Amino acid sequence: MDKLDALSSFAALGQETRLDVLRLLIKAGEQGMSAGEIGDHLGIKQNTMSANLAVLARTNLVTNKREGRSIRYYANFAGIRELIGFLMEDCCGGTPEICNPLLEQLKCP
Amino acid sequence: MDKLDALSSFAALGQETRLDVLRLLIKAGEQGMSAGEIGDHLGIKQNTMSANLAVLARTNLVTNKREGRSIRYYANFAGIRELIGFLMEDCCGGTPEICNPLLEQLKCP
DNA sequence: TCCATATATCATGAATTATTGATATATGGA
DNA sequence: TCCATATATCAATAATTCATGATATATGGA
Repeated sequence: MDKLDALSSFAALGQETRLDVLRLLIKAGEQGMSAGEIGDHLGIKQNTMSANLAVLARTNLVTNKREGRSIRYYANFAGIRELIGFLMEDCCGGTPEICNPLLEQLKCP
Repeated sequence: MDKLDALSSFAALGQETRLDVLRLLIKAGEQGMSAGEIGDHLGIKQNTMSANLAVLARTNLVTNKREGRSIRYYANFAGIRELIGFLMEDCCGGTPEICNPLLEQLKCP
């Protein structure tokens, strides 16, 4: 995870459809969703969806895998962690007493 | 933190100068940095810096405070936490067994 | 009040990004 | 091989974003 990776990840998430897609994939968990299912769910035209999935797929936030005629997309939890870690990197170096409680509060109940 | 807040935060971080600024402010911690110091440190022209700081200041990721002739900027750790939380929200609902270890790994050593 | 410093705003042009209709490619099945 | 389905690519336009020179505003001090 270098700065360029982080930049393209953040830029990818700065667009509504793509943010929706990642959240959908996070919710879908390890079973993922096909490109078509994602597009249907969000009501996005086929070629627009394809272009936006391509942007996400160039980041480390999602992975995909062809399955017959479909392509299945998955949230890449390790990649998401790396992105958050990149953002917090300098925090640990400087003020871990602020950062660790911050992560503690994020935990699922 | 609604979706529009998250979108503008991610979009703000999808640009090199602004990502650099936030990381710098995270490193600077609670003492923050003035607009001029930030610009000097990153080698960015005054008006460009001002415009980019304005974009960041419209998000919940930084705060600022006038101090005499300068304006001092600070990382808003609570806002950063909310942004990460927004992204992970559906994860807790769906697959906390993936998400909690993810947050654990992020902790500062 | 006048000046210097710190930051913001305006107007413009360049660059990038987003959407879309049309079409192409890839896969599986008959 | 032919057809249907799933996704990708192309070309064009519209919309947005970016950086910048010039200028304006705000603050503090003499």
